[in-house]
Amino acid sequence: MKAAFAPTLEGWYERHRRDLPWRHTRDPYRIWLSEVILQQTRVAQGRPYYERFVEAYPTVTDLALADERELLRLWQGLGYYSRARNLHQTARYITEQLNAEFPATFDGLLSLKGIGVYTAAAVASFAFGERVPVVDGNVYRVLARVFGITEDITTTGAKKTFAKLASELIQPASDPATYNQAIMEFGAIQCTPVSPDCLLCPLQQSCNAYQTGRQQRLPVKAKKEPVRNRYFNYLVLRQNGKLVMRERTARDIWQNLYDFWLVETDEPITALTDLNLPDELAKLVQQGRLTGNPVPLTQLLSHQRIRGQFFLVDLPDTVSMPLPTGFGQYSMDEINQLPKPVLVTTYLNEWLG
DNA sequence: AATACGGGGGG
DNA sequence: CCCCCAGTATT
Repeated sequence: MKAAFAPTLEGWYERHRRDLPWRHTRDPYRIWLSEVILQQTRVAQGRPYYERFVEAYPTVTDLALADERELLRLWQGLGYYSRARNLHQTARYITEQLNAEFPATFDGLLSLKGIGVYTAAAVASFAFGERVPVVDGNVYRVLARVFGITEDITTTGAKKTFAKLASELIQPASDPATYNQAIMEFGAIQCTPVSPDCLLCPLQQSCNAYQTGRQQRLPVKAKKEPVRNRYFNYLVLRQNGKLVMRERTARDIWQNLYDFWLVETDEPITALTDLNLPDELAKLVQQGRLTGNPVPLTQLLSHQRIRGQFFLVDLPDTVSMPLPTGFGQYSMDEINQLPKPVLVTTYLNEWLG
């Protein structure tokens, strides 16, 4: 299967490749320039920038001598402006320290500022013909699908898996540069992130994802939802050994589990009086007394960090309890039978067990 | 290992 | 409108 992979891809490339300006040169400067512009950027957006840059700075020395403000102005709208600054810095370094001569190897290129593994491989292969695989987002996607790799591509382990596979796949290629172009172009045009054109795909028969109907699911990518901090301030009302609890019904975490009266805040609070309680409840609390210090407990979810704080308030047996809707009084035996968030269970076990 | 860096395209 | 996009440097 691996032996048939590269020839098929290259055949496809021959028929479908787009005519792009940086594909007409082997000048490492222009290839480098195009690759940096194309980092995190779609071809349609980057192309006019490439043409303007080549026009304004035809050689690495021209770029080295460029006025930084003018360079940044040309870059305007592309984003990630450190790319432009690194471009400038590296152009000066090459001009001044390397006699305007580009390093001709992957390792030499990798040592330059703004050139990482992907760009070093691209320039080494496209400009110098080095047999080193490019591994960009397109390649992750194509390989994940064709070989049915389900590793999360954002992990270090997966990066090694893909790099190793890519390295094996490029070995039999008759022309490493064309192979690299082919697999990236294939990812960009045929094996697209959304609605890949599987019905007309030359790899259909050998594609693991297509054969198992998983092309929409691959590659696996962890969502990078930022961890949200939430502060759950719980009022734990106790009377006659019973606790006031309710079932969580909102469209939120812990649906259908039981917890206490909850006051959620965006920032930590320290005192019981910081809890914004409805009048009825506040009156009730006034008749009782806070037992011990508030108990802080944290629970880490995949995308939320819940910082719980439990305020235990004991009420005299004599006061009657007009409870808010949905709340009830539960004995410890009953509570044991209720489904509860780990955070609540931990609190109960450690402080009320 | 996690985070910051920008803007555009697509559903 | 929100979701997605995946290279490099820095912490």
